[in-house]
Amino acid sequence: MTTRARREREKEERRQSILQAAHDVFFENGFHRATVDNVAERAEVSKGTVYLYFESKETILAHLLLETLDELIEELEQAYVTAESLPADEQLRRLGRAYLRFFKEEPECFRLLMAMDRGRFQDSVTPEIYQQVLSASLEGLGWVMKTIQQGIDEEIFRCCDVRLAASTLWAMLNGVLELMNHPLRRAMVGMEREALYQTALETVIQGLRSAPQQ
Amino acid sequence: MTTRARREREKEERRQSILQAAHDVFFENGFHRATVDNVAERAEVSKGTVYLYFESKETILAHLLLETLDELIEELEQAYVTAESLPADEQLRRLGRAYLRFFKEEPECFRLLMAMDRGRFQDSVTPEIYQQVLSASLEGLGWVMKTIQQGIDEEIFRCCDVRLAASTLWAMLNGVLELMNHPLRRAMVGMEREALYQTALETVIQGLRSAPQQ
DNA sequence: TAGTATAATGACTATAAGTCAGCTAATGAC
DNA sequence: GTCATTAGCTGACTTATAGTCATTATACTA
Repeated sequence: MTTRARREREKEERRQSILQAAHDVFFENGFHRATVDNVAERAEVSKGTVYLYFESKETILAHLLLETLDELIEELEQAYVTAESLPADEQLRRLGRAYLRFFKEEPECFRLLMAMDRGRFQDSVTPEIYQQVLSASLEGLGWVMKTIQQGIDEEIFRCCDVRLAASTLWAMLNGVLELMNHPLRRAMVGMEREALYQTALETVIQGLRSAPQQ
Repeated sequence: MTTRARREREKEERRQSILQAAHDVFFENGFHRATVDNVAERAEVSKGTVYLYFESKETILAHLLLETLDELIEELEQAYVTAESLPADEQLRRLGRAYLRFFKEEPECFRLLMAMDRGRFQDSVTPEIYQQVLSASLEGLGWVMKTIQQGIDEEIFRCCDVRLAASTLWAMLNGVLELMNHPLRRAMVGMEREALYQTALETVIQGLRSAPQQ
């Protein structure tokens, strides 16, 4: 029965085309300005069909972000693998720059990831997909942890808790990216985007090299 | 003509009572779940009256956040003045802890400040009030800059650009606070809130002590 | 070709922001 | 004290948009 298989494939194609339409619409005008009708129109289906494939506007976004996260994780893995023989601080620099490079392309995507992160969509999305987004970013964190561990082994870094250090680094870079993404505020602070990120990365790396206090 | 004055006062009182009601309603169930009808009901006025005093739901929030920011700036000033004679790194620690203390009370408030920061409300709020929020937080940044400058003068810190360093520190702490505010993600990372913040603060301070790279 | 199952539709409902024509009551001139 | 004026308040209404579901169309099978 080949029909079954074809149908399955067609269904998946439709799903993908809705996702693609959503990607365009969401990232063109921002998620909250985009309407599900817009998405339906772009995908050349009716609104009902959109809801046949996804349970809510937020769920569509969650799936988009999941795909993006997967790409990001790959990039991080790439960066890690390429830099594996370098000293850990340089490795960390590479990871950090890969992270920056990734989100410079689509700032809106970063913003939405952060928004989801903040739990803003927690009640309009199934726990499963929400979990998935969380564990995907945890996977990204894994590469940072690996690098920091290596730094500790090499006695380049002097922090006591790898997970703690990695989470902190990650969160701090997110904070800087957020500032960078805000044109008005950045103008007030009067900084170039790259300079801010660069400084943050170097400061944290230097911080990791030093002995922990407390 | 004493009537005029009294009227003015009454108007201001009503305005404040709407703000108070909005504070309660927004921070109880979260901004996006709260409705303007809820606010009106809580303030014991009609919805029309609310819109007589504020032009949009987001504007009410902006005014609330402005008041909060003013309090925060005072706290930071307090922390700065109290610690003025200490070495700059200890001063910075005090400032950082004051910042943490402030937002531990009302995480929802922090989240909303960040959301506004991100420009999510840019088109539902007059440029003036938006500007005000921005310059208020810039004022807070001032205390950090003062402290870092002092650290450079004392040769405790070795960064080249005060503004850059302060912005970075600020942004990074925001990133950590955001992570801390997310219960699910924090659970996955498996960290205590305080530990994360503490680590971030120490790491950055250590980073500032070290010579700049690049 | 008829019958069935699967997929798609769009008119409809629900909710919540924001508006405005009309109402109420305080004020002050006489 | 009375009444015209005005400032302030009201809530039914409009609009926008997420989400639903009875109906229709299409494709498959026998």
